[in-house]
Amino acid sequence: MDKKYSPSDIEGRLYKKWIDNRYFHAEADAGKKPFSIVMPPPNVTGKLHMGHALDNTMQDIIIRFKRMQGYAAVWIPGTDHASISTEVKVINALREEGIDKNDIGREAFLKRTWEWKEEYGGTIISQLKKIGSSCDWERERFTMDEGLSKAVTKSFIDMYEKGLIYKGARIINWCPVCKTSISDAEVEYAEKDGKFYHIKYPVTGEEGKYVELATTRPETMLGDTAVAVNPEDERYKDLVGKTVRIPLCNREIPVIADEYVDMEFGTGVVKITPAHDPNDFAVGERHGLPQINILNDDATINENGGTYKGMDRYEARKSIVSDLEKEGYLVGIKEHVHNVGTHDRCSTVVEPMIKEQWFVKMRDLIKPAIEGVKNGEIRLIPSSIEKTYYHWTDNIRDWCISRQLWWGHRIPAYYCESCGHITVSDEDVSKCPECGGEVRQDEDTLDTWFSSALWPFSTLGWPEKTKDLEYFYPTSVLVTGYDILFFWVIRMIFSGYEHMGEAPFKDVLFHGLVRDEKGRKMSKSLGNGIDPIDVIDEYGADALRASLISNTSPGNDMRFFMSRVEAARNFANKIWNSARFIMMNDEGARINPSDPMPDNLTDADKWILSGVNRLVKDVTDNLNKYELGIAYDKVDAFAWDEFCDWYVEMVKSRLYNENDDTKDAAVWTLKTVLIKILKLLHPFMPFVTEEIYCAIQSEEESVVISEWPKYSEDLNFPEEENATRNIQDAVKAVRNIRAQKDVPPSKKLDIYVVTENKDTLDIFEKGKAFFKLLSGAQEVFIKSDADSIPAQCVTAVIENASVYIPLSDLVDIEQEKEKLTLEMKRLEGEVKRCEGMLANENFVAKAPEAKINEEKEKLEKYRQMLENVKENLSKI
RNA sequence: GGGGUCAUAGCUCAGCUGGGAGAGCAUCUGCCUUACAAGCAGAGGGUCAUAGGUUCGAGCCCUAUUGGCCCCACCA
Repeated sequence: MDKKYSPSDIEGRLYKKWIDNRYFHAEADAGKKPFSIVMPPPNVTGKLHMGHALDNTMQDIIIRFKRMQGYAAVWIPGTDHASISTEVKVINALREEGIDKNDIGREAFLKRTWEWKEEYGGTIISQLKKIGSSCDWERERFTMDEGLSKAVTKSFIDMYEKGLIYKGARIINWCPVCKTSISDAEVEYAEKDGKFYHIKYPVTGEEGKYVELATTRPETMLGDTAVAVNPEDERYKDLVGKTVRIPLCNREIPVIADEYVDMEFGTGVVKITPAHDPNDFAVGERHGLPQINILNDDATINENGGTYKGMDRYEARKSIVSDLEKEGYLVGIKEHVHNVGTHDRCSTVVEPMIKEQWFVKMRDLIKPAIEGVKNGEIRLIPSSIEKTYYHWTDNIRDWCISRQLWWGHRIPAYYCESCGHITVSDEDVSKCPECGGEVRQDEDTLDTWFSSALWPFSTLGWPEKTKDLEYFYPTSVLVTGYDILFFWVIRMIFSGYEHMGEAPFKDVLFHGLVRDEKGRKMSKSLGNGIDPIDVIDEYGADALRASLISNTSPGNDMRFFMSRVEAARNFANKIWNSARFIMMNDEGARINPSDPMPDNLTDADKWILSGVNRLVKDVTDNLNKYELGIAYDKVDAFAWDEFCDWYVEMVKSRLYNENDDTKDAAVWTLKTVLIKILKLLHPFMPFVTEEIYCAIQSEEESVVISEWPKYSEDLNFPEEENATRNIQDAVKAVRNIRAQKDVPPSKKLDIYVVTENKDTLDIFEKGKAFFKLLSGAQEVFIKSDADSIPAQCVTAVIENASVYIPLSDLVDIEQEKEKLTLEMKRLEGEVKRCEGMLANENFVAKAPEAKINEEKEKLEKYRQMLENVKENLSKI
């Protein structure tokens, strides 16, 4: 071990060691319990961001913990999936070369995308490795490889045959820039300033009579096929059944009555455009209205728009408004803020359109997914997510899965040119099985999330019945951000039930978003993103990981502070130095952790052993409950405050004393405790713990594959813990006096400890050496009465004892009196509080016995201390 | 409109099934004490948003209110 802790020097080397030794590889093993995680598929062509880093760290902590606990724990990566963003990137790259994707055709486009992926591919994996990801990269699968394509096709065909997938003309969200349909979940609503156009439609055959209505999208009037009013609306009752004329295009359309219309809103009259509005579509279906599509795929007006044909939707809007005004049909324009649906990938305003698309019928599919969470087969953590989950599942609509893209799984449906029969098959179909006619395959590909939904089993080999699938499915836990609940989590759940007959995972651990210091989302446009790799280069992966976990809780957003990374790095450094200290005191590495427990352990040794034993229990419990932040913080606090700041200081008196026969016991304890700390800390800080572990002991080759420490009743030493705490209190009392009186540590003092209690006297006799060292004493006198101590002392009262320091020149009688009086009042208050509680009949009757006993003990302690304070006060 | 969530020290946040308020950073005071100045010792700082309720006991549970964030739906 180097003198200086330098993460950059150790991290790469250790990762290579782990990979070379295949520590991350787990096989199906009858003797071991399985534990599996499927990793969310990050985009190979993308760049690692803090969200990935957080995902990855949490997963890695869990998987390392489980491996050390003896599970066959596997963490299966997927590295990429079909996605609109990849396609858009390639389209843009081609565009820069002056090429349109349609010019080169599908084959060439896909080839180009693959090449491009080769170029950038692996970027994100190498970055994840830098974080310390113990993912089993050998199992790496790419969604669009042959095997997984098979899974996607199989899933599609199975569901098609069951009638769960159908093709139909429905209203869908259309992105005019990406030129593809998108699902409801991909639409993001943004508040935008818009205008409310009030227009009047003339009533047919009644000169001068109009109905007034309002719209935010006047261009859609070209596709109007009705005007609707509420059936209860007295104002318009006589109009129902008549017709009105659409201005500008002079088409006659009926006035219908439908509950959908809100009488209170606007004029109570709504124009109905079934082809371009989901609600209007529904109204149109109820009333058998024709659907007139007025838009091309690029959102220009098509031939149904008459003179407006060829104009962009917004151009047409302007033009129509000015024409309406010219012809006197425009009543007015009002400013209106409304929510506009945009595509989450490109922020283009989506247009609802009627298109022939493939859909997944959700009504029955979602039922087991609801049931699975309700009956606890699947646990969502934190549980508050459940409400959001049910809200979505209860209002589910059919899922549009076809995309007009090329980079994805092509839909395995073939249409017969002559008889129109649809064949769905996993083999290339060349002739129509019905009539032998020519067939052509559907041009569309499947939604990204259709294949991602299959990950928990497709990455394990489904539809083949592999060993892995049998052993590792259902997987154990899914770790992901809450923002992806609808896209991915829910779809994995119903897909798992549908294809495997079982939930895809048992637990879902959600984390929040990582924000910048000001609480803003990290984004490219704001330029406030922090590159995890830069952080690692500066502070190390261990520090980054710990900073993402420390002081956080599941499901809540967190802000990223460099100062936290620094704090974590400092902690790693602290551990590093404590290890160096131990090694310096164990020349020739004589002591091994597997050596039997020495029989001459001191109270201090037992105190720290007892403490680390309890820590093992706590941290294991916390990790089992996915309380990662709490677990880490406990290890941090124990290692730094208890182990480094107290225990290491306590043993120095023994280590520096040649004649002390408990020296080996101290080294044994130091090693034993540090090794336990290293193991508990390893999931959080894999690199630094590995480096130290290998340096400090030679019995095992790696902490990665070492055994997780176990809690043991035999290592509980409550009496020794109390004894040690007693001396610590005395040390603190002396330090306090020093600070108050401005006595520097270099000035050695005579210190008297006076106790009437035989046990306490014994405790201090045994702990005299380290008490002397830690309090900076010249000499420590332990007395059973205060008779022989010098006059003119500064005093302090601790449990069962008083501390006296002769500081004749510094003693200020008045100050002493004041101090003791204050202490007396405090203790009187404590006594009163305890007495009050114990005098409360309800408390004594209803509180648990342990709590009552605790209060009784406290009362006794405070009474005794109070007595001491009073006595000291009386002597002044 | 529906739902969720948060409100705790100057800042950012923890606080597990209700049993005497914690961390990191920042501030102040001493220390280069032979593992560590990326450190050590000490200190200050909180009517846990407000008002009720349940309970022997509430930061935690319930109700209402106020303010912030998020999600869903979307009245054309």
